[in-house]
Amino acid sequence: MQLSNTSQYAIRILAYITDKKDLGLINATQLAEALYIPYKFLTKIMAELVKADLVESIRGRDGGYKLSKSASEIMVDDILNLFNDSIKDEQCVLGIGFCNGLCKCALHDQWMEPKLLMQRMFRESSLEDIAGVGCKI
Amino acid sequence: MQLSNTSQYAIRILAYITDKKDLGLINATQLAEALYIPYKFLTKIMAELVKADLVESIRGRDGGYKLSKSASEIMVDDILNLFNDSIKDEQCVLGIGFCNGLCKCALHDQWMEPKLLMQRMFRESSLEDIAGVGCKI
DNA sequence: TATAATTACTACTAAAAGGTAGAATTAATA
DNA sequence: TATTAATTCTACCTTTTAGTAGTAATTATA
Ligand code: SF4
Ligand code: SF4
Repeated sequence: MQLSNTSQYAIRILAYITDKKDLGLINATQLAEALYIPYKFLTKIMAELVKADLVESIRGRDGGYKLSKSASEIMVDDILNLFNDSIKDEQCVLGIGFCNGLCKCALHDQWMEPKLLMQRMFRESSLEDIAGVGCKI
Repeated sequence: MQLSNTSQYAIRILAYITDKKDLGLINATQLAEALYIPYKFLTKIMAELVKADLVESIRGRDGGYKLSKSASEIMVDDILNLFNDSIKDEQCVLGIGFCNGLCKCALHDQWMEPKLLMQRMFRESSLEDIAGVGCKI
């Protein structure tokens, strides 16, 4: 019952980039060291973020990464979507998901609320929101 | 962001056994067919449930499974604990978990509520509660 | 133009989760 | 006692996730 390692890394990476965005480009070495993410694994994730156009990369010497759009336009859920970790409306605690209202288990109604709260948390929190507050992780 | 396949199976299995408990023992073949769980995988899970003393098994011809205690005494969270799927208090969305109150990210407070609701749902729902209501999955 | 610092690409390895196969064990009953 | 229907055990296979290695491509600058 938690996000994949990759999604967690990606969120932390983007939050960190957002936080440092006024200092210019930030490179993979800096990210890996600051966030304690294995360098090689991080560069792999970065390539996906670039491909998904959340991040822009500048190659070559003095290169690095920066956000490809404003931090307020990138939602946490956009990141989760990349790694198939977004919570779908029909997702069910027991992996069924298609029981209708007349025929539901006792977890059904109890699951609606936390699910909705998490969906909202991910969909309505932008990088702008999560960076710059508290510790940078 | 969902329970492991194994945990989902285990919950459904136990709910089904609870639901049918007055009809006597139920065997692996019946469970596998009713719940669309691969037979061989199911028997592996059953062995774990027996070892954890949630289920009692009777071997040999006419054998099968039954709950080892009253359905109201087995909580969904007991099942999740077996498969390391229970939600710990310190669990954090970003896999950190040790940030203190002074230094927290913007997801921290938003995460508290769904986490608590899920913990409660799992800890306070017994097999008695989830079986016998609505469809049997 | 050579060098150094950077990202991108390809391919592999390791660990965990999910699933399968077959034989051993147990017990009812014909 | 032989048969049959059940669980248990051991070992393996497959898929997914996590992580690593090496090299190619790119670019600033000395
Ligand atoms: S009733 Fe239960 S099993 Fe069916 S979709 Fe709702 S939560 Fe899932
Ligand atoms: S502040 Fe954020 S990263 Fe730290 S424990 Fe809370 S949710 Fe996790």
